[in-house]
Amino acid sequence: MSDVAHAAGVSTMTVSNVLTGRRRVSTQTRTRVERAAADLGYELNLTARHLRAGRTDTVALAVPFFDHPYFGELAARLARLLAPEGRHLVVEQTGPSREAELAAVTRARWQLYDGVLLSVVGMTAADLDDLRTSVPLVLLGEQQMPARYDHVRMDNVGGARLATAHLLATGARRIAVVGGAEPSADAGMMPARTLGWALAHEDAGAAAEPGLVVRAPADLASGREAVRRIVRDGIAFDAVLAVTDTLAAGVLAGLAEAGLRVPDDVQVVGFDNLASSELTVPALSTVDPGHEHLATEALRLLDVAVARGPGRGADGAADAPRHVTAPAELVLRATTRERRG
Amino acid sequence: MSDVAHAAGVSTMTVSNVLTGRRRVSTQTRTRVERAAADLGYELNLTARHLRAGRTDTVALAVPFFDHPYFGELAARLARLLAPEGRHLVVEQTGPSREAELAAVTRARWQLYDGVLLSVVGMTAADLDDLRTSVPLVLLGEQQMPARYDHVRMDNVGGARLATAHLLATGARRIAVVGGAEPSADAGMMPARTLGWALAHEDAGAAAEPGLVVRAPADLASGREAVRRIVRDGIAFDAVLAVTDTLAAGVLAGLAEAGLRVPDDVQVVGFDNLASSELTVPALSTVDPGHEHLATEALRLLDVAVARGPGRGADGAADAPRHVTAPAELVLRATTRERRG
DNA sequence: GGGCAGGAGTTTATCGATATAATCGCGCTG
DNA sequence: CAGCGCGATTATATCGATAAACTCCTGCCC
Repeated sequence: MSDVAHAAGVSTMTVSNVLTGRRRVSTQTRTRVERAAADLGYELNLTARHLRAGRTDTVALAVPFFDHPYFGELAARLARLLAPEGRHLVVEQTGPSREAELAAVTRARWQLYDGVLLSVVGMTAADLDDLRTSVPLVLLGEQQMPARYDHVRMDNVGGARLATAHLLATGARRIAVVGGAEPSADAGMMPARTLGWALAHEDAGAAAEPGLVVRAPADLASGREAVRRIVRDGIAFDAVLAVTDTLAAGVLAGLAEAGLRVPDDVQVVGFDNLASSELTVPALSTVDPGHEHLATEALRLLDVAVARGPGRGADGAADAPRHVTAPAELVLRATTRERRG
Repeated sequence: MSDVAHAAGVSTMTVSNVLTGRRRVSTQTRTRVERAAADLGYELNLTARHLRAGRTDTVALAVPFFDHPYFGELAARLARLLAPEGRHLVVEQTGPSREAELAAVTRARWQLYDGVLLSVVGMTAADLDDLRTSVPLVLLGEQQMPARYDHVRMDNVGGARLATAHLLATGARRIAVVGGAEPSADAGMMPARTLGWALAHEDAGAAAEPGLVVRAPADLASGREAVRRIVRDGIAFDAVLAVTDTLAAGVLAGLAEAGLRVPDDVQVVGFDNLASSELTVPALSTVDPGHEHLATEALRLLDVAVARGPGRGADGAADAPRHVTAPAELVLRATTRERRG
């Protein structure tokens, strides 16, 4: 910067003022400085600016996996919201296991950003309780989180309940939950969605049979595998609630393999409303967890946290953290039948 | 840091030495310092370190879209390769249009990283020619790039040729190219893959009919739309080469909609070998563009560029840039028939 | 003409860590 | 016992930008 200043015959401070536009500079010197900067191919050093000014105009999204479409879509949505304000999003990976996630979270890397949106999957509330960081933090969580963080969550229970209710209303009687778990409101995404399934049965006065809860890791191959298992075990079912769209895609593959027609023999509903779910065969009915709402709210909370300054994230003296739940919505496509009556 | 130093009764330099382990420190002082740091909840400031030491142990991957599975998978692969060395990957989005991509590229943001892997899509060689940056840069490109950059590319022409050859060998006679374009080796991904299609026909002494080149943007909905269009226009075809797996997924949906059986009536081959392609119905045959090879080579080139120091990226004095082409490979699944004989 | 307002530009200190050179002890040797 | 070597520790300068205070100057009002 001093080179540019020298070339333009001014002080570095003036160069800084020209480049950031923070203070008035006469048109004359401004053009001189701009010319000098262009001639020298000068580029502002963002690291130095960050150190001095404390601002990076960059928000990080920390996700457990890079290669899950859900996170890609989330990142794209956030980037689209930040771009008009001249801010940037970078995506970091926390790690595929709970241990890795924990290790990543402990890292000091987050100081590099104005704020961090942490998408939590494997970590428990207890893990997060230990977490100390001075960086403004907003959790994007599936589950219940320690109260002292700002937190935006999707309505897992409500969404699954909605979907299951629709299946029941269309005549389904034996609804398998692929990716299910022990029903619980605050033990993670799978238990929560399973709870929604159970509650919908209760609402309808129907029995939620535990034998229809099919455990499966949330990846592509498992959905197909789960169907194979149900069929092999001779368990009767006329509908599937897949706890993620990814699992649902596998389920559709498995059903096709087994010669079962969708939605005539078996109805299927997913959860997440991924972009790709519109193009499964048949097009997947699914639960939209309020993506847009979730993204805007997360950024709004983060902005507030950033505005009230860093270093207050962890200590009790900070303002009361906000908790927001995005409303889930049912998206009906071709893997479900029409509601009767 | 000086707080910690004070608490431990040593100088800041000693604290630094303890924390980085760069120099010997007596066990006694080391434990004192570690205790003090822990007590105060001290965290090293990476921004300051970066400014002084010039190293961040962070590599950026800049992609045009966050929400395309191809990039997610690429990021995951790179992160997996970097993790064991204690280095980090962050993903940035350059932008959805050529203009946005160009603007992002011009930004000074890249100084924040030790090096940048730039995944180029919309930009032309001419755009890149203007690009000045002092940061070590490796291009991950579909197409021909200015020679002065290190560059890892996939074999678009060869891969499409391979796939088309297989279709011809299994008896296909009218192979539509969905996402096709004017054949050309250096005008982008679509023209290159279309060229491979044309060359395979030439190899087999068959005619590559221009009427079978179906233009389509590379998104999910377009594949289905393309099939609708071909069918509506009454164009005869017995196979589809989709230039991306994403398009292929749409094509499968379109074929199902049209009542055409795969692979009996129409064979389909994609390109990219996305993880999700294994689970289409039927499972997609596709071209693997040498993902793993591509990722390792890109990092190897970047490491060399980083090692020979920054600031040499753009000027002619640097070592000769390397260009690597990853070998494409055909992955046969259920959307193609067996080769005859 | 004195004084004051305010625009344009400069000086100085600082953000937090680290490379480098200097310093301090202390044991050992000729 | 002077002097040397060497490991441990410290003082200082520095990375590059910017906030804040300060100087200078012009114009204008009373």
